[in-house]
Amino acid sequence: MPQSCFADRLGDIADLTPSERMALDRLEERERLLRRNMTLQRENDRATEMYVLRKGTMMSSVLLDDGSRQILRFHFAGDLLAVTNMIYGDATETITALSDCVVAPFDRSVLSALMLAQPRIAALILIYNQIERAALTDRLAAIGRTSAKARVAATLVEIRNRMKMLDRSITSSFVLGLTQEEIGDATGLTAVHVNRMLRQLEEEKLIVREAGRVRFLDEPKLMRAANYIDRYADLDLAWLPAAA
Amino acid sequence: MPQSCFADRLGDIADLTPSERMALDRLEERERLLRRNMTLQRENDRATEMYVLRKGTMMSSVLLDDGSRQILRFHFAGDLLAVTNMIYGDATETITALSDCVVAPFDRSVLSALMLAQPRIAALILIYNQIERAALTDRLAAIGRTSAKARVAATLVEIRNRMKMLDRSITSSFVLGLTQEEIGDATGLTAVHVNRMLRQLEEEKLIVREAGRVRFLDEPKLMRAANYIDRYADLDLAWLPAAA
DNA sequence: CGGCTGCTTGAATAGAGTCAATAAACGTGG
DNA sequence: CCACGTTTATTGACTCTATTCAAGCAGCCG
Repeated sequence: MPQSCFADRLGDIADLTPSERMALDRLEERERLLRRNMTLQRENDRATEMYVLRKGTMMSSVLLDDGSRQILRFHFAGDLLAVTNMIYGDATETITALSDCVVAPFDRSVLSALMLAQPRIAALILIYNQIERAALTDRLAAIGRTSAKARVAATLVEIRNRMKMLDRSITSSFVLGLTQEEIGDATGLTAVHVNRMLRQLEEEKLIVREAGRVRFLDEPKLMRAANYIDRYADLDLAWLPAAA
Repeated sequence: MPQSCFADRLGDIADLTPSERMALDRLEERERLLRRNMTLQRENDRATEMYVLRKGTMMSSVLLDDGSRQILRFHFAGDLLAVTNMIYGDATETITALSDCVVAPFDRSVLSALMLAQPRIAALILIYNQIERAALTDRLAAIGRTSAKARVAATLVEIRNRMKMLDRSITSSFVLGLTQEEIGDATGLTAVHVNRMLRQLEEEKLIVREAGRVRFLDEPKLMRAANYIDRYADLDLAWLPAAA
């Protein structure tokens, strides 16, 4: 079994002791493969497992009763999935693979035992919760108060930034891996309008689209248009006690 | 000093030991009064304190660069405020009093020490994080994919439900305590349009407005119009270890 | 090769925003 | 307790952004 992806993620913000690493390995003892478009869990289904995403890109979404879909969040390697299963018996979100993926399932009791035995890990999990919370409120503000163009731009920037965190070789050109309908469901727009906004971003020479890839032509201007804040940056964790 | 509001809140979902209660009391040793419209912290200001809201109603919001505002969340007694200050040096949100309030400030180092010393409290905090996360994603979906009328209705229902949790005597009639502009900033609408939606809800006999109060006339129908899910209900916490 | 699925574009429509003017409620100081 | 100024609510007319509907096209996979 390769080393724990989640431990790598936590390692980004704090040094882990060997015993902490060993404890984290227990979350990723099993593996499950998912092909693109397969669902890991469906909203309202009974669910008591949680997952570490080891490889690939996924998304969480909800369906509304008029049939429309809202994408809540995109997930990348090292992310914890389905954390709300810890507190609800039924899944609150549908989780779907956007590419071929590998996930490591574990029961919620394993996580609770881990948190009680390793309080420093509990603190690190809380930290990631807060990063996610900030990212989520940014998206809330974007959908509530910014233009369609800004929302589409923000989605492009967010995906690129998160990919870049996992693979430093990615710079201004990358494979988006989303259909226009998926961008629409993430931004609260229709696929048709997403198409028009992408064209507009292209006409304004902020991006080019080339065979499934997106290239940022004028990154500073795009960032301004997107109004995007990287919540994984500028953490201030001086208070976190060092590894024992 | 009266007992800890935050301990009361955690006590809703788990029995606390005397030693846990004592540890929680340390968060609320100091008090600060706020009048309506006073701000507790401003976005981007340096901030290393967090707060327990002991009394009153508050809100978190962000300002966008075109001057518009998005309200992220309403806060009620027992809520932890400014939790993201734990991980960022600068405040991510502006926090404002919607009524006269009492808050208890504490330094983030106090919370981190508490979590490391009392892992079960860390778990309970994580649980509330997840409740908040679910509520936040509900709002994301509402703003992204539901009609103006549904969003306004959802805001009314949410406020009523949270007030009811603190005061069981509140039923179908309550003091909303929000201007139409505030409802608009929470739902991503203009104050003018909020006004029209309220009138429509009134014409459809779902609510009546009477001197600053709102009364629900047809709660089942309103709930359906609002598409609202109470994330404080239906928790499944069997895995949580009992008090030691 | 045929059948999807996803992309593109135009035309018409609808939902929410903007602007503006008035009325009502509230708060403060005299 | 009243007068005045400010904030909040209300309503109409008009505009604009994004949706809907529709049609055609391109690429991909079996």
